[in-house]
Amino acid sequence: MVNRKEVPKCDLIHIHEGTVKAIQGKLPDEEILYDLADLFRIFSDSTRIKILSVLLESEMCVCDLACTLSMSQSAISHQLRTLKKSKLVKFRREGKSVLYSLADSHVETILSQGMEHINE
Amino acid sequence: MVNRKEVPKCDLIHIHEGTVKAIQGKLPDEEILYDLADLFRIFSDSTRIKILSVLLESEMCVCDLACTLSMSQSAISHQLRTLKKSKLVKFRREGKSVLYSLADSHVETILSQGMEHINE
DNA sequence: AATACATATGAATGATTGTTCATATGTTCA
DNA sequence: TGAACATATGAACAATCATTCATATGTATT
Repeated sequence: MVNRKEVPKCDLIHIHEGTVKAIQGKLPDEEILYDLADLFRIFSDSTRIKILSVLLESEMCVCDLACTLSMSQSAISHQLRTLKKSKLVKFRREGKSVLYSLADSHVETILSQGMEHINE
Repeated sequence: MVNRKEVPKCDLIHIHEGTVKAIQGKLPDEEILYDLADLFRIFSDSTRIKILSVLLESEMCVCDLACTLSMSQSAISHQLRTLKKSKLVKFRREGKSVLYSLADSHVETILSQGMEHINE
């Protein structure tokens, strides 16, 4: 019989408790896992994916992004705000326009790995 | 003045229309971008991220996953269903248990790229 | 066959989120 | 300074989704 004193939420334990604890010890901190989920949530919307795909090709202002994607300026701006918050895009002002571009190369890697997965 | 006949949804065009069209031509098909967003939506929930992180370490049955993550069997099972649908995990029966494991190596790459991004 | 164990699933609910609409902020040019 | 342009933002609404609860399905053991 397995000692279940220290893992009370599980009725049945196949691996022994030591193994459960070893794996729990190997897991990244819960906070990091939340941050990871938050990051991927940014990629989980098709509008944001489209914006990132466009920026992969070229720096662009809000209006042209809206134009290219046939969406409202407001919708694009709201999504750019989200992308800014998570540091996936950066921006610079140029006259009346604000030009957005990708913040770092992880975006490309993450997108291309996703592509590889769905192409299987 | 820029000819705006063919891109009617945009009031102002800074790049010329040809460039907009060139970029639109370079973008992956809209369907693929939707699939990409759908894939990343799977990674956007902390429960699923936790499950994937555990499976990165070891194949495991539903009950032990629930135990390791201190969550209900039902919640874990529902999420495994989602993960199965998107082919991120595979499974095999062994007696009464069903053992889950990662389906391919993209999961690890995607997770580690995400980690790199948030560690900057 | 009956019981206990392990997992799966349908319905319901609370919470989150993307878009729209209206409007505010910031910039340029006359 | 005023007008037009470009972007940002707050509130509201519709839609999506993760969990819970109850229960069904599938497997092993006696």
